[in-house]
Amino acid sequence: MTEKEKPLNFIEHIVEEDLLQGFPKSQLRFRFPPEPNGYLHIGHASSICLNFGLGIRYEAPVNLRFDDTNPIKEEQEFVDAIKEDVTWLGFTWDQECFASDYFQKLYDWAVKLIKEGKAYVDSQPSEEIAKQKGTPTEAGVNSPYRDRTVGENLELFKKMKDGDFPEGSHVLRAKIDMASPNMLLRDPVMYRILHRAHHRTNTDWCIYPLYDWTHGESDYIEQVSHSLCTLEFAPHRELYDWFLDQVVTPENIRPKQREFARRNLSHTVVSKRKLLQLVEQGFVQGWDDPRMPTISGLRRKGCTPAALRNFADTIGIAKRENVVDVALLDFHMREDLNKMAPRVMAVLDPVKLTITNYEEGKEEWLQAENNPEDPEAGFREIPFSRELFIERDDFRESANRKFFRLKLGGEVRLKNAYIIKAEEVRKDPDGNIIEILCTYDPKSKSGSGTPESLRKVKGTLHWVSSGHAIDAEVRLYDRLFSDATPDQHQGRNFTEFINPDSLKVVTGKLEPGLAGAEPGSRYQFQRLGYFCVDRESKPNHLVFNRTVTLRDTWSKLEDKA
RNA sequence: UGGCCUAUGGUGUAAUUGGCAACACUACUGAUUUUGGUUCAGUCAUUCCAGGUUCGAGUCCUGGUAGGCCAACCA
Repeated sequence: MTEKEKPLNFIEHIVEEDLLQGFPKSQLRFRFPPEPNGYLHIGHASSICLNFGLGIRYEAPVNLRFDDTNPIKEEQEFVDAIKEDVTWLGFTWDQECFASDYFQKLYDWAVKLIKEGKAYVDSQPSEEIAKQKGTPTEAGVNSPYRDRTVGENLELFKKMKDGDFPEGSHVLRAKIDMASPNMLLRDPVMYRILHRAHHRTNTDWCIYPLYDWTHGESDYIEQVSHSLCTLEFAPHRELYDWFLDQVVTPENIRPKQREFARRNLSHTVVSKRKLLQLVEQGFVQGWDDPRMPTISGLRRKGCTPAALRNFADTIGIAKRENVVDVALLDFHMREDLNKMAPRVMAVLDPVKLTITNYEEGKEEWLQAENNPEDPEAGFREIPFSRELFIERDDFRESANRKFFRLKLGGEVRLKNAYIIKAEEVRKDPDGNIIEILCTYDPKSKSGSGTPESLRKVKGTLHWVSSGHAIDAEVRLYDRLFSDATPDQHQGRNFTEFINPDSLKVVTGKLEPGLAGAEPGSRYQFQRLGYFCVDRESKPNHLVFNRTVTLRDTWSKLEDKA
């Protein structure tokens, strides 16, 4: 909020220019206008950060407005979910508004348009109206009802409102220009008949205003100064302005629509239709599945609000098409989590390791730093004993010198504990390693200050004491799609690119202090990644979700070899 | 035979509005490190093309090219 040096995006340049032209800063007002017909996703997060970010920068109010003009799709459940998501992101709206609160006002204005000869009731079926629209290169033709008298229009519109007609029998249209090069100006429909209950107005209305007629007028009612939307609405601007022309008075603020490009994220899809398909066809387990790009999914995965905000801030806002690399989101998650997540040890693919020269039955509680990035985080105690688990990946019978981990005859440090040396392996009849036998250097205890403890060994491994470790279900999430742009391949369905390994569930061995971990809390499993406790987690059955792995230069080296 | 929008490293955004193409991520080097994490240092660009104006062009002009959006009683 204090970064004055950050360059302005093009929207901010527009605002600055308006201010320069004398627009009073105190009259600046923005809005975030979702339709409550589904869950918010990362694209919305960008828009939220844009609008609320503008509010913060210019100390201007930002309304949360629900664009609820289509009772067929909208539900209270979504209103609640959207409010939760915006709040979670850390923003506070000024007024909570609903387009449905303006139904009467909109109706009155429609009557005014009819009286001025600028709107008429059309009584043709929608297919007929569509046919008369023409094409982008050919003019449309006028409706036979276009010249109805004002009196007739007034009467019909009233009857539409009173419920005298069935759905589809009549619509109210603006009388603009059937030959306009902009298709949207060819007498756009303003109202349709819908005998449907609305989640807020119930059955008070049976005619519902359409987007174009509603949006600009709502901005005007709320005195929004800058109305920002995505690029596909650019052609709507001319109509937005036409509708505004009909009602604006000079003493009020005239809202200004400007368009920006929606942000696309690699390795995912964001269209509501496609997300719905993922849910309905069982590719994921719900709208808040941690693999979903929904805000609720990201939250459940363990993403932090700050990470999402910083991400939105970094990618900025512009007008060109884009596909933002999801690696950037990963970066911001790691950046935030690195500062705040307590370190713990967890072994997700355990193999038994026995320290043969460590006294049987003995246990030691060792000091472990909670977060090297945060000295305030302090220390905790973890149990050490003769029998441990380490990661199967961390041992090889033999390996070259690039392999910093444990190999036969080699030494390695156990994090916060001792230096050990692998002496021998035991295998099952199939040749699988079932136990690694080691010896330890009793004088090498971490933090003891002895010369032995100060010895440099190349590798440090995480571990847990097998007798003390607790089990947890650990859900290892990976990108949902193996392709960067799954929905941009001609003739191929995006579901073909689903990553079959997007979820792996394992039983991990965790240090015992994690027994009481609360849902939502986040940790770094050292050397593995960031994890958070899932909302389904119970004290007798812990569940962790992997938020993001640590950066891993070793696996890259391995891949190259 | 239309209207509108866009074009800057692998990715996303900048460029005091005509003055040394910058920042972040990724990738790759190297240093540090009791996390192969973190941190630090470094490497990676004929600004879509072709002309033009100018002492000077990513920015202005002309002409191309490529991509996106628009014909729902959805938003």
